[in-house]
Amino acid sequence: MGQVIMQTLSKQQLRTRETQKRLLDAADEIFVRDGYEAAQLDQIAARAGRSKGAVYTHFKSKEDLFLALFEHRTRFYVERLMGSLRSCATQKERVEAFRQFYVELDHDRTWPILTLEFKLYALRHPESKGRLRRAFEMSKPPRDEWNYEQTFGKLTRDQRADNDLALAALGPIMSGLMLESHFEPEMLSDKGLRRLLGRIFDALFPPHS
Amino acid sequence: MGQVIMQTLSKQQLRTRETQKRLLDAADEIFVRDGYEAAQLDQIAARAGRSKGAVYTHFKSKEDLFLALFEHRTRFYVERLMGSLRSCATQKERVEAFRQFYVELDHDRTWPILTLEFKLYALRHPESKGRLRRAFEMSKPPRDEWNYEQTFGKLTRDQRADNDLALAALGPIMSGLMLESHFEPEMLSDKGLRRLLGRIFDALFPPHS
Amino acid sequence: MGQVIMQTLSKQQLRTRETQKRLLDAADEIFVRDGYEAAQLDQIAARAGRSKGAVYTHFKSKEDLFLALFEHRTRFYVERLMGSLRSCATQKERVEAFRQFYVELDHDRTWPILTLEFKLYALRHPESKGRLRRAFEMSKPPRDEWNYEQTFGKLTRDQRADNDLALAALGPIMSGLMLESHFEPEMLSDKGLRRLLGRIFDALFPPHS
Amino acid sequence: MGQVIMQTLSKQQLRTRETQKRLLDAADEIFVRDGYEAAQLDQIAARAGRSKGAVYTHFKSKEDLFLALFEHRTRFYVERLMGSLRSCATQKERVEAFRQFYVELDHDRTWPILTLEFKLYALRHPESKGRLRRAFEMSKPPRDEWNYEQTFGKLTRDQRADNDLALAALGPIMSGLMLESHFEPEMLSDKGLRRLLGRIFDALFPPHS
DNA sequence: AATGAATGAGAGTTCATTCAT
DNA sequence: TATGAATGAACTCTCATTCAT
Repeated sequence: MGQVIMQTLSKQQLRTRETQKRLLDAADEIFVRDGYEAAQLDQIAARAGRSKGAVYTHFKSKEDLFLALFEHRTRFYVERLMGSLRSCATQKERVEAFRQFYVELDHDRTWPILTLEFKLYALRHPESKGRLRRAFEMSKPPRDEWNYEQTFGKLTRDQRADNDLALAALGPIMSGLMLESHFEPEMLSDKGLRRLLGRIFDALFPPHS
Repeated sequence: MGQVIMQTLSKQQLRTRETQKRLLDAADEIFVRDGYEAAQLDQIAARAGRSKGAVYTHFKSKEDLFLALFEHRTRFYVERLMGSLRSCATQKERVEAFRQFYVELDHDRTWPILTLEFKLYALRHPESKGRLRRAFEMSKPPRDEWNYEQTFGKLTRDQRADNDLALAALGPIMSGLMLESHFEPEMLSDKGLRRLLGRIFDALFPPHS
Repeated sequence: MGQVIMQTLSKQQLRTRETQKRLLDAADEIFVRDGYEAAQLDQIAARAGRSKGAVYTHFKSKEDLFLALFEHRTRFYVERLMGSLRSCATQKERVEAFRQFYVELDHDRTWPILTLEFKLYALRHPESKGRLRRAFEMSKPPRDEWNYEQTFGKLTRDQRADNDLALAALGPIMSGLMLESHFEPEMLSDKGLRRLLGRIFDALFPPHS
Repeated sequence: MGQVIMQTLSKQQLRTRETQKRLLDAADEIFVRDGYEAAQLDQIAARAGRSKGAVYTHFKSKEDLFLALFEHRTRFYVERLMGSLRSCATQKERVEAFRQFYVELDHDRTWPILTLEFKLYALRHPESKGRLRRAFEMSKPPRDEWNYEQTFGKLTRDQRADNDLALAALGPIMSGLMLESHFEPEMLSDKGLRRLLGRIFDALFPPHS
């Protein structure tokens, strides 16, 4: 009988999870395509194969869905990067993996735009500061997860400050460039972008012995 | 009497210009503060000391006001940069002036954000492609206005390609960083930003003999 | 085993009754607090310690719950009054008991408000006239239950008409005053109300020899 | 030219007034017919021959329209009563006019119901207490407007307290009875109501020498 | 040129009701 | 019997746009 109950529960739970996943995926598409304000819950629900009302079973509001999406995606990317770093043996490999991560972001051209959208949203909605701040923190993995020294080498205090600065700058630069690439598709092609990022990366993370 | 008429007309024209200027300034503030979609014509008009209807005397629609604003500001910034370059004697001075231009953008934190807003808008409104494309072109001064060779030195074809790439990337990088600076105010302080931009600038525009 | 089954059934029946009672009590609270339209089945269920769906196991709809509540409470009050009258020996006692009944209503300030709510509902939902009419009839005990003559004395036809009129008016007057007492709490205090009701009662039911 | 301007203004103002009057009248009908919650702005606007949006040009919200309606009607009825009292010479006439006022309320069966609706609303919306309280005060004309002594005669302190109590009770009683009359149309006919009100009035306002 | 009342097409949100479990 | 995810119709409120003045 315990089984029956568990099965019952998990069928419900499965449906719940499925719906949430569909909603988040649909939200991703629509928010990126139209922007937060112009995005219509209607269309998100439709794309998820659910009704408008279903959104409200899982999220408190449009804003809540938007923020939940940000948190979800942030968690995903951070875990991906950290996982990739963990699997590296040498410092050289680690830096290379790190570099790869950014360069490969252009396969998912969605994320940098969504990031812009979130930050513009945050800028304009100080009421939600708390939750947004928490999400931003989440996107910056703590020192020990980085294995800071093993990744970037032994740094003087000044070098370390510069390194942190560069770390904070990389994502935003990526977002800016990704957006621009839509308007300069020849110049900022995949290849162009990669080349550019390479140069910037090298300038920001010079090899320290 | 001809004079009287002319005076009358020019009084009207003055008023027209005055109103347009006020509306553009107000639009700048509000569009940056709230974003295109959330910005309300009402508030723009109010801030300009006019009523909602007045907007429609001078602009065809919300979009028209937005695009006119972009064109106006673009013209302003391009002229400022070109003027500054023209007044330079040596190549060194020219590069330095160019660098100054970007570094000083952070005095007007409004423009990089507005730029982002425009590009996101453009991304999402392919209908208006024509006018937007023209505005983007306007933001890229033609070769001869740059005095290309005198500014960047004699370049090989590859170097020139890299230089053009860097030229296209600078603004977007600036926008990304400026937006981020709102969330990392200590790290991306004015000083931090300038330092960072310096390093990036040097990497993208290495001195060519 | 028959016994076991019976016990099982009656356990279910007990649960059913328990749930219905809880739902009715919760409905009473919420409908009075918020009014029919603004009352939410959600909150009624929650207050009853059940979930929204449970309401539909016991009642056909929101309206059904509302009307069932009215019927239930009407039955309760009529029985209370009739019981109280039955236990009286003399006419004087009967009139006094009758008077007490109304005066004591202000202990349960809920019922007069619910009554208003029902009548306003009835006014606005002629579709449900049939059931509502039946409920109203239920609230007017038949002549023989009143022991009319023993309660009000021997009346001429005109006096009897006046008495019936007064009988019909008492409840509504009570409701109106009870509602008002929320806005004139000092003037229409318990004491004030009782005094007022006393005067009105005496005017409407003058002692007939 | 002053004239031209005045004419211009007043044409606008005329339209404004006209619209407000239409909206208030329509609101009166619909709020009474359906109750506050069930009333639809849609239908109010339609009945006023305006669009939904027009409501919001003149009133901040549904609640605002509702409260404005209450204030407007209250002012109207109080002025009517006061005016009628002012035109009376003797005390007898004054009391008679006062009595008439209540008895005649049943010509406008709308007002007592609206009053109920307002009070139920007030009960349930303590947030709006301030404005509602002010409206209720407005409905109780100050002593000197009543010409208290000339209307009710010279009263001892106790008599005066009773008189005030009766004054506060009259409206609510009226509302209760008017609502009930919809369900007992034969008994609480116009004639029955008038007869009943007469008896209650005499009981509450006994002639003081 | 400027006003602001009016329009009207939605937008997000709510909630009674249904139904698979 | 009871749950709660899902539906979908309906509602209030918003706001770019129009137009008489």
